[in-house]
Amino acid sequence: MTERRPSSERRIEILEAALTIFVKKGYSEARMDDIVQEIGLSKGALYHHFQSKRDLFIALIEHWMDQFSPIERGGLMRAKPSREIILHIAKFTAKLFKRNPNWFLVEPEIWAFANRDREIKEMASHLYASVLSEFEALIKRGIEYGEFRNVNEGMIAMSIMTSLHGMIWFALFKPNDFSLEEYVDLNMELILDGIAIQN
Amino acid sequence: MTERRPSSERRIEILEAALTIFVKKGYSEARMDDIVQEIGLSKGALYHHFQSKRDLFIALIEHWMDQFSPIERGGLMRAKPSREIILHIAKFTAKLFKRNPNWFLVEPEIWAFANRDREIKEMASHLYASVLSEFEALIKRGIEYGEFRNVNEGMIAMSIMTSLHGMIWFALFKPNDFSLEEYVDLNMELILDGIAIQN
DNA sequence: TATTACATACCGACCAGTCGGTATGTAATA
DNA sequence: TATTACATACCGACTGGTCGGTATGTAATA
Repeated sequence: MTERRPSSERRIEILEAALTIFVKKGYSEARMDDIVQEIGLSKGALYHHFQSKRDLFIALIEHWMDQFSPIERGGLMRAKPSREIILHIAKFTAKLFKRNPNWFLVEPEIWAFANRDREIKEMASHLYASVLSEFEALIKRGIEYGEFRNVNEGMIAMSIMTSLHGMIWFALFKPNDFSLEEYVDLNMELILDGIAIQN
Repeated sequence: MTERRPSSERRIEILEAALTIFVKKGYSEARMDDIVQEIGLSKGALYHHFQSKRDLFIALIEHWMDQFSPIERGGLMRAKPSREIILHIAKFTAKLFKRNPNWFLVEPEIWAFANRDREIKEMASHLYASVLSEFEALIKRGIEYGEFRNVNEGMIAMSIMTSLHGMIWFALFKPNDFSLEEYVDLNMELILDGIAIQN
């Protein structure tokens, strides 16, 4: 028997194993037994903590969303120009990605699932909407402070997000000519210079 | 019994049904019976034309790649500036997308599959490499003709491709604030203006 | 009449989820 | 400080439905 652990800890341990397996094999090909084996636990134990495979996946998404929300922006928001804040977020995201690519590599899996599951689609939509609105606010702020041209902030926000999503493609098909950091930097600068007031 | 058809026609019909089903349910959740039912055929017939589910998926990718290669660039390449050619390709891609989003919505499915299947990964890599090199050539040409700044053409090519991939996210989570065309236009202009020689 | 295009009935591996049970805590009561 | 009572964490053999794939037969076509 494995050592006992409080549910709160064990759940997280399972979620992390699930992330690994879901990324490696994809949701449908992932076996509950694979996940359990990853941490030397039993199937019974897994079903003690999670009701079903889908339930586990939903919990994983929630766990995953938690990882991104506290992208420390507290002190940042004050004095600095929007440009720098956005750049900082982008760099920070790239760093997160480097540290644990799996958090990003599940995304296509979530998309695929969202495509056939209302609840999960709504969860994802919700997350993306909040990310978008955060960028929107930053751009709006930049416009008001005479930093950016009078652009459509919603669309620029989407451009930023799509660029960051490009990292996923990057991780999947690793072009070896250049680095992830270069890619992120260049893309952000293209966007930010593009909407900056010329002088 | 369904009317008989020459294999070449029937194969395509099956591939199109498969595309619909694979997009709707995802590869793993898609049932061979679903595909067959879609066109009122029998399972035996399907297995007469394709050896296995995986084989069908590979054939689908090949069929899918054929849809994109002949993006009529014949006459275009001659006189016009690279900027216009790239814009044209982008607009054309957006048009293709509008006509049949499914061709794009399979992409995440292909990525997911590529992640656990060497052969499919190589197919996809090959396709993306050729798309990238096409854009690269256009940008290089633009640089040589004094149209663009001396940028890293490989990276810009990737930016362009990622932007176009953004359409997929767009289709999945349809933001209703603005149109696909606007999104593509804006993104392309950001990139192209960003690398243009200022004057 | 040989071949191709299809239909139908069937097989069996596979796997999410179940369930009877055990082991380890913990806290109230005697 | 035992003892009882209950709760939580965990085990793993088992099952029932599912679904990719096959075997076999038949009608159309060349």
